[in-house]
Amino acid sequence: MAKKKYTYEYPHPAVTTDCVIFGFDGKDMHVLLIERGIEPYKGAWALPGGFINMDETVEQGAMRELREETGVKDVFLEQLHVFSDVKRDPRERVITVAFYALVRKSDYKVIGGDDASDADWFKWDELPPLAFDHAQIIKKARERLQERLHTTPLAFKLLDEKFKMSELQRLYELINDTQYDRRNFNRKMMSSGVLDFQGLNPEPEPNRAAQLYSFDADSYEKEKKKKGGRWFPFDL
Amino acid sequence: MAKKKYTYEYPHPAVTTDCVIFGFDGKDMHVLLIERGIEPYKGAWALPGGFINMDETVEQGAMRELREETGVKDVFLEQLHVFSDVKRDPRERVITVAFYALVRKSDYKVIGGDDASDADWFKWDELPPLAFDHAQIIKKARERLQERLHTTPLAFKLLDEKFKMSELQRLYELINDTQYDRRNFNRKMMSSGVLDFQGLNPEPEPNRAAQLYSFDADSYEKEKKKKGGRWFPFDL
DNA sequence: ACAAAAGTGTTTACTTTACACCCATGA
DNA sequence: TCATGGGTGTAAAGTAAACACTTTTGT
Repeated sequence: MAKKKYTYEYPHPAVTTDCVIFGFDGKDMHVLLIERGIEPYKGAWALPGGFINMDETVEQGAMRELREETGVKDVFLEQLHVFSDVKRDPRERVITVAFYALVRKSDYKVIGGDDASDADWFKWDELPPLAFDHAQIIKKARERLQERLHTTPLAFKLLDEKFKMSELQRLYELINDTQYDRRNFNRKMMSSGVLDFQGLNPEPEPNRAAQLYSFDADSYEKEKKKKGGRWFPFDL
Repeated sequence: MAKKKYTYEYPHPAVTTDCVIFGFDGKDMHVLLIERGIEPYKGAWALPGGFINMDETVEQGAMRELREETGVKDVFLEQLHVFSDVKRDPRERVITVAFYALVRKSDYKVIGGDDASDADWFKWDELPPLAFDHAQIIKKARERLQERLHTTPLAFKLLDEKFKMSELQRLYELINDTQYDRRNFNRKMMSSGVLDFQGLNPEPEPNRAAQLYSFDADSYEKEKKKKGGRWFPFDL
């Protein structure tokens, strides 16, 4: 054991970050978990995360741990909530700043890093038992995702560059746990003016080829400004 | 100076809470600030807050500091954001968990506690120079307040038990920085079904007596359930 | 041929917006 | 009597919701 050498006048908690990484594959929503290589909860699945360094913000710490443990980088990352139950970690007083991140799952088919013994995607309704209070953190992240979907074009961070309208609809239905009429959904999305047509899907499929679209961030910003900064094109 | 006696194997940041307390008096929105009695920023105005104890959550710490420094208690308190710039406090590495709170300003006309040399309300557009990054925290709190107003019946935490429709409208206009038509606003609020009529305002005024209303939390919960858990009656 | 997913319009109901005059009270 | 804030309705425009048949392609 290393020598204890950092001393303070008053007790300080340890501060960690944890990341709920959502990935969508066109069909199901997944969460990226790592298998813990050390005690406590050795062998259990957990959210990627770890202790912050003294020369980085919590955002920087979260991104660093994410990269180290799962190889995920350059993603949309947003603060979720601070979890600070006094006994949430059996080792010492640990306060965690939870984040959530949105990635294109297809970008991270191969995953794993140096700290974690293993990392893998799990369907968000078929999660294994989780270490610490991580189940609670994921629950909160799902709620937040739903809230934010109404006010921000989050969905496109989860989809590939070009996507089918049916994938976008599926995503909205998953996150909001509801169903939409295909024709109404399509019309509403198109009327927002932020989707660019990208031609027919060249992939052969056992049915009619779907039209592909991409999200136009510039048009989105323009439209948002036009409507006075508050615009909810995705409130379905 | 007390002896430094808390020792850790790795460096730990200090963790504080800070509270943005909004108070509405029927006319203007205010923020509650304390005058710092100690260095750094001695004599400057700051948000109430302080270091957390090892046996309390950040929520408990925030409520404790609030009570100690301003006498404010039993209020709606919600996590806002973690501010963790490496140099945000000149003394040592301090990470702060910011909260915002909503109170009826009339409940806290007299304020002040033991830690702070003074505490006072300031109109939110006429704030004095602030300690640390507290101006930034207040900015974020205002944004959050605006976002949440659309999805939660926050407004009623700021109003007295019985309120005039014009006060409610004024509050919405302040928070959203916009103007509404009196008749349309009135109709929309009433159609939500969560306002109880409470008779005419008995206070003598130099004009026609206004009708008073109260917020009916039970009806709100019922209506919310009826509409499938997602209902935005206050999205104006 | 059939199974599977995709494309496409219209009608009706509801919601939102714009807009102006009279009323009650205290000074 | 006047200044101030409060009460109230309607018409037009826009948005949302409900609804079904045809097309394409691979097996």
